[in-house]
Amino acid sequence: MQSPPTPASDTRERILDVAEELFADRGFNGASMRDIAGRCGLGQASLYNHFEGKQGLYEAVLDRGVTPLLELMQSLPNRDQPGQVDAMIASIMNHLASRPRLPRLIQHEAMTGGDYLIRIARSWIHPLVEGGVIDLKRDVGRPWQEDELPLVMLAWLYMMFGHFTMAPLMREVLDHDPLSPEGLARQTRFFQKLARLITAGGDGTPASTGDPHEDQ
Amino acid sequence: MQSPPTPASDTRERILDVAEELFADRGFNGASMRDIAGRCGLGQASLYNHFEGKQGLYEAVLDRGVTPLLELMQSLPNRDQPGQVDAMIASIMNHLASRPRLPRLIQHEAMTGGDYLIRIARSWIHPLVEGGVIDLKRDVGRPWQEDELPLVMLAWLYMMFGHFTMAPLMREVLDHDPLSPEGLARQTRFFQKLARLITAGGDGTPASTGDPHEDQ
Amino acid sequence: MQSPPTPASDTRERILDVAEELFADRGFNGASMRDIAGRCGLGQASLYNHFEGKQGLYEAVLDRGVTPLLELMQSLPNRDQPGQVDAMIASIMNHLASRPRLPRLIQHEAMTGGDYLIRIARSWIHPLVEGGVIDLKRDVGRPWQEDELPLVMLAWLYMMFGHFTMAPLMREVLDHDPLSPEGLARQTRFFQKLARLITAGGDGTPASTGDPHEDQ
Amino acid sequence: MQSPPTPASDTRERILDVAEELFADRGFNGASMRDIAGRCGLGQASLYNHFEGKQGLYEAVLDRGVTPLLELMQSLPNRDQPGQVDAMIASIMNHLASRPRLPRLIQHEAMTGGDYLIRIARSWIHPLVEGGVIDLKRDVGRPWQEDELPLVMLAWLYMMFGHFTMAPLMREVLDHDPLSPEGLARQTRFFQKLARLITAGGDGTPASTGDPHEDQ
DNA sequence: GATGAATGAGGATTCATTCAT
DNA sequence: AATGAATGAATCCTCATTCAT
Repeated sequence: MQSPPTPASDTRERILDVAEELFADRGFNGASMRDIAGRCGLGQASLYNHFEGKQGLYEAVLDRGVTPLLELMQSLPNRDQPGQVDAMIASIMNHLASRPRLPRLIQHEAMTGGDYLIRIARSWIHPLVEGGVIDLKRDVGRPWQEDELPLVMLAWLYMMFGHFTMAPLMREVLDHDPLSPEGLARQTRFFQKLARLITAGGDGTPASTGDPHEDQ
Repeated sequence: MQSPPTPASDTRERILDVAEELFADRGFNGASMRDIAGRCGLGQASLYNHFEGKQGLYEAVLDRGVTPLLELMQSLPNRDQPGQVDAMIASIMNHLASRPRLPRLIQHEAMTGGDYLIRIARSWIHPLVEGGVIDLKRDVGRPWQEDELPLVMLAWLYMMFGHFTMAPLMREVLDHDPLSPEGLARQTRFFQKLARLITAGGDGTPASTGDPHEDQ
Repeated sequence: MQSPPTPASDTRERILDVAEELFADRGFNGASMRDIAGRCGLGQASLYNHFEGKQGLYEAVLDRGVTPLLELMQSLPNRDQPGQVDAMIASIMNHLASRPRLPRLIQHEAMTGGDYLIRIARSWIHPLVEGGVIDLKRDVGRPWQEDELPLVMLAWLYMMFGHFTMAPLMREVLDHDPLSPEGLARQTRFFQKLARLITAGGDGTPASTGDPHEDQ
Repeated sequence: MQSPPTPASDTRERILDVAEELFADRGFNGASMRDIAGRCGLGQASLYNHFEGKQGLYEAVLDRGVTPLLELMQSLPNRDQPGQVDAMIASIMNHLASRPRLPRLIQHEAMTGGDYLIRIARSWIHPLVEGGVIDLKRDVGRPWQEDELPLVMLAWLYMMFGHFTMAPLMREVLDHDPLSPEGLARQTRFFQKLARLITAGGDGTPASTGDPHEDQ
């Protein structure tokens, strides 16, 4: 297709892109190696020059998506300024906006009890949820008791992921696209307002750096 | 409902049970007619005596699960008592607790942009979200403006569904089962407390009938 | 193909026949399920209604061939009459003549160190060779010491098998077919004469029931 | 033979070694170019710098093995001394012992009716068996009539080959390795003793140069 | 209503081979 | 001489479905 025969590991990235899309849209079982290869302009057999097999490709896709997300979430609590929560929310939303299929990938895997997530989630969800990673006690803690904080964190996770995982349905059902720039900005603002309520007597005044695109 | 439980529809129900489990666990493409038949103690061919085919069986499973959920949600706003929100939350949680695979079924379908959900969601999500079905304006409305109410509703939907759809993963990762009676009761109490915060300056006092099992 | 749709497990036997032929001719890896199905007048998928897979079919073919051979060899020493050895040789040769592909099957398996043979050979070769099954001590023993008897037995095994396994080559190279009735009769007579030499001072006089076709 | 062992033909020889092993272990169809290349520490494509293709490599392996065997067998009858048979047996056994996979290669090919062997066997087996190559009439002939001599020769071929082709199985089943130095020496002694019986009323006294390692 | 058997289509993967580098 | 990448064909096997019994 291209005049210069694709500069080496470019193909690998192209495969990952296509696979990410199909795995997110149809799940592991619904995406076929034939379709993935076809959309890459490759023969099926060529995929095996770059990945060990379907499972290997799948895990490579997950790795490429999950690793940056993990790094982002681990880097978050370092921001110890006022407006921390607003910035965190914007940061996460922007990250997911730039990889809008990632939540679907993770959700697929989570629902099937896939081994991959279980393997890495122990080092991800557990600290996140148990309060070790994000020290919300000062900001969030007032209305919540210590043992409720994991539920707060999961609720945030579910809300944010839900916005992305349900987007294909909502796009059809509502009169706007949740993943359009406007939809994302609106949702980010909503989450920031919500955060003020959840973390106690907020009043709805935006704190500081909540611009939905500052972080990408 | 029937006085003598016909063996005929008994088989049908057994198939639906098994299919619901497998479709929820593995999605439409990951569940095979062979596995479904096998777990029913039937030959593959027998499934076709009860359903039109895989798609038909799938939609029957969805129908059986979605219809009562819709009815429940449409019946909710009729409860116009104080403590309405607590009771609504308990009611929904109890319903889902009795059909814990239903959120996974719906989520699978929502993520793949399946036609089925789109078809029925127009009559479900739309009113729910647009404020026609649940008149939250009085209870919920104070901190929220009219056009934010859909986002509030969806946030609730995502949080509640998330608790069930993520359960297979969290069961492995956390140190408790989110779908155990204790896990569900805890989560229900959490949601009720959260509702008080979201719907304005609640103080955490349980309003009235929040028992997680009253409705089942 | 047939007007009456093949009486049940007739198909299974037909598959075994075809598979035996192809496995013997080409080995496990050289025989394809497609070819087997094709020669049966079946689609590939149909084979899996009767056998677990290629390996299962292969082992069924081996079982069907090896079991009667084992039974024959275990029944041999019961013949405790004069002319025992001649009759034994004729008996084995006739058995193999009726299943001329069996030695090739076994030889293929033996050369690849296949698990199947190793599994069953422990109960077959070992006693045969260690003198437990066939008590040749009286007949054969004179020129041979006790610890040489296993080698005698194996030599017989190799000679007899060789006649059948090398037949496809020899048929092309020699001017007669080793597996034709005449070829088999001639070979049987040769083996009987040879036996008299090996078991000591025979003179070549045929002892008794050496007719190559009496046993089949 | 070459003074500086060219790295070029070194690679070629290494490929031949590996291919011989895999072809012998698994047959032509069971050995893959990938495995051969892998065990050589080469990429698949590199094999094609040295051989025309799989078939070419296969025939090169056969050639390298069969040619010396043919030469050995043609050189045998020149030894016209007493004890000729003992020496011949030791010579053949020693040759095969130094290339223990050769009989398996030949047997694979013989059983599948491969063209290669048929092509060369006409000039090999035929004379061998028809008495042209090895003039056994004087030594062997006494108890055997002229037209039985081919069968005698083939019996020897089958016994000797069998010892090597069945070794992978027997190694697992018996309590010793037929191809170990002791196993080979024992088998050679056995064959020599057997020869004395077959060629008429021998008494077991070793004639002359039967040392199993003199020839290698 | 239940099912064994059959099947065309499609599943993932491996095959031997080629070619530009 | 070596190879990474590509590939069409073929591998074994599973899929959902049908149909006669």
